[in-house]
Amino acid sequence: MDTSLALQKTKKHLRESGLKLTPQREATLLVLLENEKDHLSAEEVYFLVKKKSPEIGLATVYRTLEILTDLKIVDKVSFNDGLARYDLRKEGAQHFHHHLLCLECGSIEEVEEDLLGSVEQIIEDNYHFLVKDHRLTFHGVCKVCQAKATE
Amino acid sequence: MDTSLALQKTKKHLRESGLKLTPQREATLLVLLENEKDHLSAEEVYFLVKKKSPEIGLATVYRTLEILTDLKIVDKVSFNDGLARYDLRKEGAQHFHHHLLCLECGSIEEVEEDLLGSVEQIIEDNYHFLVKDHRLTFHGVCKVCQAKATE
DNA sequence: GTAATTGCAAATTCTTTGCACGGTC
DNA sequence: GACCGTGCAAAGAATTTGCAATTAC
Repeated sequence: MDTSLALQKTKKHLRESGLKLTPQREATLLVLLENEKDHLSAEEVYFLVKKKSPEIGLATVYRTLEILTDLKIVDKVSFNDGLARYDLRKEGAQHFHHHLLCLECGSIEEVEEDLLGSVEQIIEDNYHFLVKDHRLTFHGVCKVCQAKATE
Repeated sequence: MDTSLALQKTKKHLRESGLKLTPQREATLLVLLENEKDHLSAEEVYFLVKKKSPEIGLATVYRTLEILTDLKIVDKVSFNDGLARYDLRKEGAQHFHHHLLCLECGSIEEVEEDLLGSVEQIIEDNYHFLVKDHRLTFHGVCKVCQAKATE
């Protein structure tokens, strides 16, 4: 939400890794903040950043997104459509949020609730696997498309 | 497990869609059955099929895997390494199984337990989303790598 | 027989890399 | 001035497509 706060935090984060907050990186982060609810591909980020900074190159966007992923500021996700999408990590979220992918219209809804606490416990207990993160996507039919189907 | 039964079922399945069971398709399916526990990429399937039928082309493997995915005989999954992997659907399984991806060694373990029943109920109730399938992968450290770390 | 299928090579799509130039402390 | 970062163009990797020849049913 607080854009300038997010920028400050990222700047600090970058510095700690010996990196700079360049205008290109700032513009990219702003685009991600402004489109928090979307799941933009690298190319989509590129086009949006280009509106602010027309001189930016696609390679820079890729490089920036990789850095932001390493810093765990964004998460790289893939919905089986063969291209990577980038999703801003919610401030202070303990766990990565989940997604509802509609098979009819392709929309993606986010689910912020944790829901997996007890499941992770089972995984750690029964499989002796140390859980660090997760990716959970439900495939199905969204509210809107269900309504359409019964028309 | 029962290979010839699986072949018969697939043949019927193909016929119902007006498709043929060619030697190439049979060889591809056999490779998937023989490597049920792996998560082969298209290229890996191609090399394994080539051992049986050296004349097969990579494009045919891609086309076959797409058909098998459409018929829901295999599931196409992606573990953020930028290439698609194909996972045989367990006979009679109500739900797609889950995965444990080790961030240290890259190994993938399968979890057959359902675990998501109550979570799906919450999604349907609270989000009015009709769940058809899911993809759940835990990222973390496997048993073996944990042991290595404490050496 | 005929519509489906194949192998090959070329084309596409997404992403990464090499490199010379520009900016920063 | 060393080093990081950039844009561009070329390279690379994964996947798809066009097409003439072949095959399953």
